[in-house]
This record gives sequence, structure tokens and C-alpha cells, in this order.
Amino acid sequence: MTNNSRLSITPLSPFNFEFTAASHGWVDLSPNTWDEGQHALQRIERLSTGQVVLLSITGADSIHRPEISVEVHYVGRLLPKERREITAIVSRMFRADEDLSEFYTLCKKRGKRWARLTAGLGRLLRSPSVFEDVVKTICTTNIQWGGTKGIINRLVTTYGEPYPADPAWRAFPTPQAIASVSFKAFADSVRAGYRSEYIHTLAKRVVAGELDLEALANSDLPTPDLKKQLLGIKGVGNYAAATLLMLLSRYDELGVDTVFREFVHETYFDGKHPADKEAQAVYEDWGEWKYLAYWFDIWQHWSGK
DNA sequence: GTCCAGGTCGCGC
DNA sequence: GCGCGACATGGA
Repeated sequence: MTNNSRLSITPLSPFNFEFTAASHGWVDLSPNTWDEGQHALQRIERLSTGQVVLLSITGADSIHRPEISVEVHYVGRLLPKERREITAIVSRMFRADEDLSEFYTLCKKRGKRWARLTAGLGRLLRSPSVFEDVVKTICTTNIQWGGTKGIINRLVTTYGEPYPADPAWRAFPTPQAIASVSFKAFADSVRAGYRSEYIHTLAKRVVAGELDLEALANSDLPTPDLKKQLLGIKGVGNYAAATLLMLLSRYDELGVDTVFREFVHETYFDGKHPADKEAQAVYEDWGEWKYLAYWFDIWQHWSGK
């Protein structure tokens, strides 16, 4: 028997809920799911009190008053501080407070296809915690997307806390849950290849207090210093660091990987393969907004929009 | 069976 | 600072 409670969040305008939900692959990674019928992003969340809830998140994109609605399903009661925590979680996931007006100004200057982004596109979905974003990012390196989904599924199924009303559904595992099992047991169950060690070590460092990942979310360090900290995480190299910087709202670094190289080569260099430096120069004009410019450049290319 | 994936590490120079 | 092989796992 579950109880329901509804929360409402007013994001900065302009805002586009469905586009943000589907802005990159994170919506497909457990415990996130997309309900096509309800147009809702759903996920199980373990709150810091230990309460495990089901969130069903929907949005209305009125230009004048956009709104994110969160239907919370839970067993027992929901404390006021738990409601506040959920509000903070969903705000972070959808970047409700992120001001992209500078980026939009640049888009308008470019005109044509870029101007379309100013209708609230540009927010890229992220996880409630930096820990979850780091683990997921590590699991996107040197692997195909299907492999990433498999690893994250096994991680959630094996170590996530069950939702009491339906124990088959689980939250993303806490660092504690991962750190408390032996490396061998962890590696055998998650089957993440050599990444298992990176994830297990990361969880142990977080639990030991050696690494305060969540502090990075509010850090005012310059991007190069923040990047250095990210590179200090085993399994995070240049590409993963740039992806994580994006997830920390720093867009001045491009994530150079095979997809980036291939896209820039095909789109901007006729025939010849540019060096990475030359390829990155394509987005130099975008300054602090390079990552978003690249991301929506390739998005428009893929989607034909 | 073989190759390699939205790379990264650790080494040697 | 740069080049290079090794790296687990599973899908193509």
C-alpha cells in the first residue's frame, strides 16, 4: 500500500522538460526509465533518511511559467525534509536553476538552426549525485552503449536498495553498499571488466572520506583545477573528465572521443583527418559554451533537425 | 573465432 | 610531454 504526494518545481524559463529528459543517454540508464505513455521520467530514489521512494517526474513547458511536477510514491510517511531533499534532487537532475542566457545570446547571433536552441534546449540531464554521474561516465569508456546499460543494470539490481512496494525496483547504489562487499564479489556480480576496480576503489575512497565528490557540484574552482581533481579519479581520463565537467555545468572543455573525431571530420573537414587540436578549434568561438555547441551540433546532425 | 567499443593506465623514452 | 601495449567484458 503506497501513499502519494505531489511536489512542484518552477525552473528558470525557457525550459523544455522532455527535451532535457532525453538530452543524452542518461535517461536510458537504470534506475532511470522513461514512461512513454505518461511522458514521465521515473526512478527509485534512496533518500538520506533511508526512505526509498518512487519518483514520477513530468513537466509543462509554458513559456511564461514552466513547471516540473514530481509525483512521489512511498510507503509510510514522507517527512518535510524528505520533500525538500526530493526537490533538490529533481532540480539538480533537470538543472532547474541553470541560467543559459549567455549561451542563447550566442545561438541567436549565429541564427538559423542554432536559434532554435533558445526555446529551452541546452539542459543536459544529470544524476542526483556526482557519485552516480562519475560511475556512469566511467562505464561509458571503451565500451558500446549496450554494454554500459548492462553494467549499470547489474549494479542497480545487485546493490541498489529495493523500493518497499515493489522490491524488483531499486535505487542507484550508495558508495557504502558498494564498498561493503569484497572486490571479488563486486567484480563477479557487476562484470564491468577492468572498470570494476575503478568503481570499487572510488566507492571505498568516498566512504573513507578521502574524496568528497559531492562538494565538486558546488565548487567555484576554475575549470582547469576542477579538471585536475577529476583526473585524479582512477578511470577518469581526458574524455571522461570533459563529460563530467559538462555534468558539473562547465562547458569550456570538449570531450574528445571517437564520436567527436568522426563527427568533426565528416562535417567540417573534407576528406582529411584533422589532429585533435585542429578539430577542437571548430568550436573555439563558443568560449565557455563549447561543449553545448558541439553537443547540439551533433544532435541536430543525428536527428536531422 | 576475431575484432573492438563514445578510453585509460602505466610504462619507457 | 608523447607513443604504445595491456586491459575485462560482451556484442557485432
